[in-house]
Amino acid sequence: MNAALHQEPLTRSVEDYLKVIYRLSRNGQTASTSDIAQHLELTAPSVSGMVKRLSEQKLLEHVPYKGVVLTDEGRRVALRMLRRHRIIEAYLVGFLGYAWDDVHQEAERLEHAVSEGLIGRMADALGNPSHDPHGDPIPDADLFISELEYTPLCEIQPGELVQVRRVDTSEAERLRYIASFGLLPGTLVQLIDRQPFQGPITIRTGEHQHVIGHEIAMLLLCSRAEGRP
Amino acid sequence: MNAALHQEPLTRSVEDYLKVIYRLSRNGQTASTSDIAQHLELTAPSVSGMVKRLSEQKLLEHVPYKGVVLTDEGRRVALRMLRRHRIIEAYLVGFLGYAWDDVHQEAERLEHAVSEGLIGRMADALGNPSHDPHGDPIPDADLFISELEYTPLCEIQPGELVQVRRVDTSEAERLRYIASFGLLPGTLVQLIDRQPFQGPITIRTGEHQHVIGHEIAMLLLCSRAEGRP
DNA sequence: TTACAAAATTAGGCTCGGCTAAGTTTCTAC
DNA sequence: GTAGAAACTTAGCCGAGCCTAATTTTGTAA
Repeated sequence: MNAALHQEPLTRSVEDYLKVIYRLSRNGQTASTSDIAQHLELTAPSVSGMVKRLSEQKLLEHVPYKGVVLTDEGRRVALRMLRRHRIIEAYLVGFLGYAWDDVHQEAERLEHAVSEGLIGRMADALGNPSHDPHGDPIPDADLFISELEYTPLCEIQPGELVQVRRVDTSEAERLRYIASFGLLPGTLVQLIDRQPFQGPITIRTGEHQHVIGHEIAMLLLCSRAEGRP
Repeated sequence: MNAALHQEPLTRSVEDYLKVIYRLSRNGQTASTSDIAQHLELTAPSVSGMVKRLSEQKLLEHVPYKGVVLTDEGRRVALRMLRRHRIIEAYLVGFLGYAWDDVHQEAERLEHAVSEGLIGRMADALGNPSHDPHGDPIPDADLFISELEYTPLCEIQPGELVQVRRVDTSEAERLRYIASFGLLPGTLVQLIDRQPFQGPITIRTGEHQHVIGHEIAMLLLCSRAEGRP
């Protein structure tokens, strides 16, 4: 009721800042200037400047030398972008023949240009999905998002049977590599062996057995599964 | 082969200027500063400034106090935008349930954000159409466009049988009004009566007879038709 | 032809969102 | 506790793209 009052349209830059800050502070931490700068590929002074402006617009709160946290309004914007991004990704994969490793860039630009109405139509066409092709949860039209806690594959004990739920990267090369093992969200995986010191991890999916590195295993967020692989 | 060399990404503003200049100079005229300003809803000095920059970028040629004409490169950009805009409109109407009077705004923003690849996929999904929902020709992937000369309905003689080919407006209200008479591209229309001094025009489409004003009749671009209404 | 109006440009200023260089503050290690 | 490193902010600059006000050029009409 009171959220739609001040509607100066936000710039692409502002939307990108808020998205990154949301991601960095999701775990309850504050987001640091240098982290924001790194993720946006900007210099720290640029971030300092923008943070000041966003703080004046009441989109975030800034404690100098400490970090920033989004306000409710800022979080709302970030969640709107998240919803747009993920629905666009799902739509491109579902209706326009895109591969899951190929949608990120496209969505990254489109999310700033689509209207709320178009997002609604895409979501309807998809049957209002709760997750995008990478398993990331999609905020609903009221921006409610259900972030479940999953366990990275690299922390699963040998013998355990798990289901891949999310693949936590948007890098095309990694996504392609992961897809080449069939490790899409939904896949059942049994952990066979795990070497110490970030060592290789042996898994079984269906008939096949694979050895993957620690770095990749970190990206595969899993839940304990019932049933057989 | 040699067109893809200098690829500084163009800004949204630049793309909009080139689109408008293309439209204004399509008839072989030069585009005037004030016409450009009016169509972009900017002031004349703003246009003067941008024209200088575009001229330095070799996207157009400017004769001070006379007007501007696009270079081949500038025309290429404009045609690319035209293709994007019209394919997006066709896709929104064809696949996402948009009404033809409702797609312009959406396309106006999306055209700056879509990749060439996405446009190709949309075009493929549509079967590479030659015209958009308003009957406007869509440049093909090589940016070839076939602009046929049509006659506005207001210049048709009584008794003549014509076919509506293009509806030359993007204003939603006018489009809805025109659609309410069923005057979509493809419709056969017989001209019954035409009053002088920009007076009303009586037409018959199928069983129905309508009287429309001169202003609307100007927007209905027609070709002489064979067959019966 | 000349005077005035219309059109276009130049001058100068503003915001946004980047940058580098130069301080400040905070953290860490001894 | 203090020195140095790391993180952050401030100062000051820049270009894009808009603006208003002032000036110049062009077109027109007496």
